[in-house]
Amino acid sequence: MKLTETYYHSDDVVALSRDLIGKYLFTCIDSITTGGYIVETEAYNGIIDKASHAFGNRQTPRTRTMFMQGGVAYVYLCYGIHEMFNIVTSGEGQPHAILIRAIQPTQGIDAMLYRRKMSTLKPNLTSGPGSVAKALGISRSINAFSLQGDTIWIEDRGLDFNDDQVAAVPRVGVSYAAEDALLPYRFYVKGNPYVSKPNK
DNA sequence: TCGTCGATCTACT
DNA sequence: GTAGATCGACGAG
Repeated sequence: MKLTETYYHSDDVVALSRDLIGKYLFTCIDSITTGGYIVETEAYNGIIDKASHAFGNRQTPRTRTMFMQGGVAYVYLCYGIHEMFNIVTSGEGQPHAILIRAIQPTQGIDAMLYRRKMSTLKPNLTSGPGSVAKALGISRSINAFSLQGDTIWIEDRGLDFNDDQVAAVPRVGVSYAAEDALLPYRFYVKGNPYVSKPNK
């Protein structure tokens, strides 16, 4: 059920982003397992993508994780407040990454509510990349962790969405990326309440 | 060493 | 609808 190492080695990060819709993401943090299935992703297409931190083959202590062999987690802090979870793909030296923007929770909902300091289940529990990381207990301490380990991993449980149910649209929050911001690198399940707000 | 600003979310008017 | 939170990474000097 757990996705294999080779699954992440594909060079086609956009196709992988599409394929990850409907896959199950789990974390086991503080011996609590939480997770759900992915309903929204965004692809970051390596050094030619202006929206990527690694654009122009920029290698720094932070982006080094993205240059690793596919199949590890890339976690980083944004706006000084929010941590975001990405999946690194492709081979070593190819900084491809997929941002998980939203999941539909299926396991450990109580723990997620507690982490988000919410009392009732609302769609915004895991809607948006910052919220997903928070709810799953993801922090920078698991940066570069392998997705084959027991802390964070992805499973295929046979859930599948056909092309009519999945939309491909331009990305959000990357307007500084000029023409690359227009590329249809964002995928989501149409009508799913956990998909983050803009163009629902 | 310093100044700028971000792959966002929430609260408040 | 809009502003504020809040800090580390990055690039310029």
